[in-house]
This record gives sequence, structure tokens and C-alpha cells, in this order.
Amino acid sequence: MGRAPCCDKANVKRGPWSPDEDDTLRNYLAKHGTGGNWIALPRKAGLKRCGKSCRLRWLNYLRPDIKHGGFTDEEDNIICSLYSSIGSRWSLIAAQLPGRTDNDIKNHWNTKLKKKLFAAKSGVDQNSNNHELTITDSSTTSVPIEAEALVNGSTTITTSSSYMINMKYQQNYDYPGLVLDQIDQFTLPGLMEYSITSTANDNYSMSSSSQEVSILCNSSSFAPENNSTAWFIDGGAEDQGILLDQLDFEGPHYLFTASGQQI
DNA sequence: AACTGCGTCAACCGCCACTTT
DNA sequence: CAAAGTGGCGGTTGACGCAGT
Repeated sequence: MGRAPCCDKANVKRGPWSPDEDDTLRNYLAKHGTGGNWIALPRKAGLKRCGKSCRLRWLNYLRPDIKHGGFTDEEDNIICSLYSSIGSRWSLIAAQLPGRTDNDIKNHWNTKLKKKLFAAKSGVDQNSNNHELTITDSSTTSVPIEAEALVNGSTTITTSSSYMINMKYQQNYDYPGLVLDQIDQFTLPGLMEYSITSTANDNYSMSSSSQEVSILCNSSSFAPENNSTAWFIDGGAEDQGILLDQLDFEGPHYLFTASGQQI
């Protein structure tokens, strides 16, 4: 037996809130607060709404100091950075952005940021015979990487030991040279997915539509802490990662190679 | 003017975790 | 300890408006 519904769905109003309903809820909460019980609130306030609906309306729209729209570049960067490191934990991300609700951030991500992030072109020469992937770090911190790539203008990727990752850090620097050991392709309806494996079994996941391939490094991060061979591709956990064998600095570009030695 | 496709976003749904009975 | 109640969360939906044809 399933759990009982939180309200009688046949006798509650649904859909957009009217200004009168907003006033009723706002006035009631100003006088009485939630009383610690959202389920009982609509009956006490004289609203024909589900308690959950009242709570959502208050938290996402009526609550004072709520900001709607007009996300700044700084806020975008914070969202992208946090999404890269913790994923779609919208409530946690919202906690870092005063005045923003999780719903607002989720909508903003789904309608704008996701496209913006993955639409940024990698700069890979599609006519090249090389299978090069470019990772672009969109974050303002040194840890998370949100990545995207074009793979030689083709959606057909076969397992190979010669794929390269060109890494770009903080949108300013390139870090070419990570050889991948294997790329496995999976096909889902309307979507192609890839699993990239390095020598150290550091896993990345990719998805694509048409000719654009995206890589999302869910658990890994790139940590360029200093200009030395101690740089590594972080494996996520404290004691995991791939040591870089060589790191050269050429103007704005860093070149590194990695044999896959795990740390 | 009518239609279609697309983007946006408020609201809903269902699940899970925690609290209360 | 189990069941019921509730809050909180993320995924999804659908109404609406706008642009393009």
C-alpha cells in the first residue's frame, strides 16, 4: 500500500497562484508564521491549496529578499563551479547565492548555463586527422572541470590508444597532452555516451548529440597547483590521481605528458 | 493572420529522510 | 520498533509568450 497523499487532490486548487491567493498567504504568514506545519496551513489560512504548494509558493516567490532573473556573471561562475564539483545539488548551490532559490537556479542552469557552457567551442581543428578533445574549465576555482569536446568532427568514436585531451584551465591556458587509453561508445536513444579510461582507470563520462561531444568529469579535477611535475589529474579521492611526467610552460600554454602513474 | 517551434519558468510529482505518534 | 506524518529535494511538466515562417 502506498502512502496517503498529503492532501485531498480533488478539493485543492492547482495551477498558477492568483494575486488574491498570494495576499492571503503572505498576510497569514506575516501574522502567524508557518506554525511548523505547512500541511495544516492552507486550511487555517483559508486557502484551497495543498500545503506543499503553499510552501513552494512562499519559498520560491513570496519570501522577502528573493531575486528573480538577472543572474550576474559572478553568480553564473559560482553555479558552474559548484555544479562541476557537487552536481545538481540545487539547494546547496542556492545556499551559496543569497536571494536565489534552488528552483530559480535549476531553471537558469537548464535553460541558459548548460547550453552556454557546452556551446562554447573547443577550437579543435575538425579537419585534422587527430582525435583531440578539449576540456574547458569554466570554474573560477582550481578544482572542478566542466568539459566539452569536438572529436574530429565525427560522432563515431572507436576504442583507441591515441586520443589526446587538450586541457584548458580557467579559460586562459591550454594543457595539451593527456593520452587516453580507451574510449568506449554507448548509444542511447537520441544520445551517444562515451566512457573514457586513462591508464590509471580514471573515468570520465561523455555525452553527445550530433557532432558535439561533451565530457563531464564527475569525480575528477585538475589541480595545477604549481609549475612542476607534481601536477596531477586528481582522481577525486585524497590519494587518487595521475601524476604528470612532464610539464613545460610555453607562454600561456602548459604542455604535459602523463604515463598514468597513479598516486 | 494563422500556425509552428522553441525558450522560459512556475508549479507539480514522487521519492527520500527525518520526526512524531 | 513500526507506521504515519511532514519537510525537503530534484526531476519533470505544461502554460505562456515570442520569433520565425
